[in-house]
Amino acid sequence: MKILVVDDDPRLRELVSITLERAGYDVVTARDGQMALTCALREQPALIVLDVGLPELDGLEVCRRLRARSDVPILFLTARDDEIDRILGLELGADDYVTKPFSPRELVARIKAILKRASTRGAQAILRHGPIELDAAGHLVRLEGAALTLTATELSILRRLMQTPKAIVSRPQLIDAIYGAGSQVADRTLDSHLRNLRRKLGDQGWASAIETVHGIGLRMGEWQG
Amino acid sequence: MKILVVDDDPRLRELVSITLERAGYDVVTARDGQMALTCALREQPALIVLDVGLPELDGLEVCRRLRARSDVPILFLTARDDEIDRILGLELGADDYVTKPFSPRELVARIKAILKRASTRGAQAILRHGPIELDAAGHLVRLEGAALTLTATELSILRRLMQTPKAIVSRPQLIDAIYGAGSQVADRTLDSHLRNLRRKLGDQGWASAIETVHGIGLRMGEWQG
DNA sequence: ACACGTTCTGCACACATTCTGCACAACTCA
DNA sequence: TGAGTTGTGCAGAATGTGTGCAGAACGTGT
Repeated sequence: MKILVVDDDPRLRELVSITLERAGYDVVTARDGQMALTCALREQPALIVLDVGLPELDGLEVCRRLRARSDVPILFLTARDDEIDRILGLELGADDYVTKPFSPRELVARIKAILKRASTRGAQAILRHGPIELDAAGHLVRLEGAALTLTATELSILRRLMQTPKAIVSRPQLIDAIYGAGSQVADRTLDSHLRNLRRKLGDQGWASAIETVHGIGLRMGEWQG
Repeated sequence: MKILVVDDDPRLRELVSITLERAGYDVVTARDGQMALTCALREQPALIVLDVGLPELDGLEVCRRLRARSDVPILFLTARDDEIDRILGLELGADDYVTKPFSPRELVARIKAILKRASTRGAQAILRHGPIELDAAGHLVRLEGAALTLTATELSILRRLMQTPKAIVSRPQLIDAIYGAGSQVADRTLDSHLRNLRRKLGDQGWASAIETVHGIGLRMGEWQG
């Protein structure tokens, strides 16, 4: 089980790493936000321990960007009480947080708890809609069994739509799901990605699986077996 | 918003009570497990703050018994690290826990977070009227199970009517519900949308679900099963 | 460090749907 | 019957969406 630890303080990285390794996890570390993002996407850790107070790209921002592409559980480390409000205030989908200083034992206990929750939740990691299968963990999409190569953005769109089959997702909602809440991206951009996504589905004749509902949003249509 | 605080230590009860009252909650307290159970059932608190280390009936046992009767959110207070393992180990449906000593600020932050979660979970967003189902969040309307595609305006009308089934809604009220109070829209416009809406329902034979009450307004009629 | 291919972004424009409300017909109630 | 209210056909206005295209940003391998 791989865990990514992100902190700018080398001593703390060391402390956490040793604690987690002793508890039987594989640990990889990153020292800043940018590195964390890259690493998270490449290593696909089962969980991320993320310091809030990083220089430049702070923990909250890292979380926001990650959430656009992944549902990986995140445990925040916070130094100050007032950071707690910010974590809880924003709806970032943090799974838990631990305040410094913390006991190694508590850290491990919380991580176990999160992973346990995640494993029961994630049992249903494969979304299905007619002939389209999406394995969120493996970034793998199959259409009538044949693997499909989607870009990261296309995958985000498809995942968001498949999460709520038949329900209409508004364009702002979709943009939030792709880029994180509060991002500013042109509507035409979304259209471009939609076009590419539809083309890839359409090559196999399923472009119409993604329906446009004029003035409201998009949805995975009722499936006609 | 009522919160039940359970702890055998009077000073801690006092501390937590004052903290929560200052944060705007109504607080009731209990000093042991038995009292907590009685109180929880009688007072119906929105949340319970529960010490794990109670004499006789301990917190975990109280939680277990409560869960049989209620889904009330529970926040555990734990004194020792090793209690954490027990909370997490058992699948008690605890919503969160805080280790002593804790800062009042953190306690309040966690409580807010739990209540927020609970409120979104409990929001029943699906309106039903005979064979018509309306899920506002997903812009999803079903008629006898089949998805119906409504425009934004049509959906607003239907939602307003379904919010108060059988009650008559005047045209000005409807227009306010669609466009916001104080808007200037012609009555004929509303009629146009009503026509379209009825046509979409009528395709399935349920146009008469929306009744006109001459000179007064419109309503979702008495449902004849 | 560099060049290359891929992906992302967003503009300009064409096209489609929806909104709005007029003129007039049909209806309701007294 | 007649005054007021509601329903319908229709069409221009307003708004939303799809497509071709091109430069920017990014990642990869040399």
